Amino acid sequence: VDGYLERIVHLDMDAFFVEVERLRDPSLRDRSVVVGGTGNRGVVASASYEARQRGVTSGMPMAHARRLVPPGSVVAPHHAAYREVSDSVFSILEGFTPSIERISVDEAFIDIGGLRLHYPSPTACGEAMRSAIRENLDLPASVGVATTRLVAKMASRDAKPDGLYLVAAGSELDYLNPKPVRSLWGVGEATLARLEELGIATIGDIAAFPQETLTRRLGSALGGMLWNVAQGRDDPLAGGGPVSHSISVEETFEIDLTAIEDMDRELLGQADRLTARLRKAGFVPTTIAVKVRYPDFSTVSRSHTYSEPVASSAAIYTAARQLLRSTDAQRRGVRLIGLSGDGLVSLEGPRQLGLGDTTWEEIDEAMEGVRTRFGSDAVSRARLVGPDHPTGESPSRH
DNA sequence: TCTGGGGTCCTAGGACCC
DNA sequence: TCTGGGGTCCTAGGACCC
Repeated sequence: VDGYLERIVHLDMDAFFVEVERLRDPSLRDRSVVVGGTGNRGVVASASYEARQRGVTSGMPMAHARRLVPPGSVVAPHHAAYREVSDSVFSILEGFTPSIERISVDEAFIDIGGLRLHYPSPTACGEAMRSAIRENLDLPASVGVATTRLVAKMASRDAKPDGLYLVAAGSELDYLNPKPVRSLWGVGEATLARLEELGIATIGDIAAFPQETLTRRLGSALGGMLWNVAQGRDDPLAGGGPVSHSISVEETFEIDLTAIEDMDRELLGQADRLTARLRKAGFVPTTIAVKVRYPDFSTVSRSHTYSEPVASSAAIYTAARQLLRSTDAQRRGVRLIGLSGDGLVSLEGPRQLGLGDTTWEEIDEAMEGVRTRFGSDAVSRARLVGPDHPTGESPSRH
């Protein structure tokens, strides 16, 4: 079939968290809404277009955003609801084609090559997807259509809000050339500054720049990628989806922690949460890493790789305590502590059980069983409950 | 204004091996 | 006596994305 050259759709939900909150509470419609952490150290996760007009941007400290919007505009996030609605969106897309790559909770690439007999044009196909989401879920979505993932993703940005943008086959370079480098996937604040130093402002400027100088200044991977993209060659977004290499938890505290006992208790809770998530995903980590952010926001990490997977939450906690003590946490205090399991290996695969690990694994399994049947709050450690724990609830419940 | 949480990937130096 | 080159793993930090 002629004229069906643009077969990559990038579908991106508009202000997704905000729009889901509006489904939950219709009084939030047609006004400024900011979703994000409501504590004194929160940031904006999603802002309505009304709030954006007032200057609110994603990632902005909530303390700043609050001053830009009317009182009552800030809403705490409900991630479980976003996940549920996201699943509904993807069910709808599955109804069109199985060739879907889920990028995040609110984004997908869709290869519509197999739908050419069902829709007269790629544009008609993209509009059909937007309509299906609108009619079934009452949610706005924007769509970019192009020959490659990278260009389709940039096009969906141009389609917003609630629109569709097609970059016709053959016009990719004309589309890319005048765009600012910051709009390219992979160019953030730091790379933007370095490109500015080189006198590079647009993607066309990259295309005209000597490749060797670019890779020398930006590194071979990034420099090579950007140069190729600017020539209209490679697509850095092509290829398989992400594979899970690590699972992590972290927490920023409302008030900096200064006592090592409090930090240890935080690590203990994180070890339990991490273990539960690892277990659910069917992995066990070989490397344990602790992340610490000091009060001045400087951040360090310490990791250790073991000869055998670290199977139990008790072993993870023991490792984490040691790693924490190799930082300046006790002396300087911390605003954030994080814990991650890297070098994941499948729980199913053959592996050596450490002597003494077995009982702890059995305890973890038992705790998991209780949580599954009675809810995530049903069982915890004695050390995590009680009057001195920040999030501890009434002990009588336990 | 004062900076979340969960991830991936890259770089660079050092250790170690052949 | 002093020294190659390549490859892989580990660790730490940083950039970036949603």
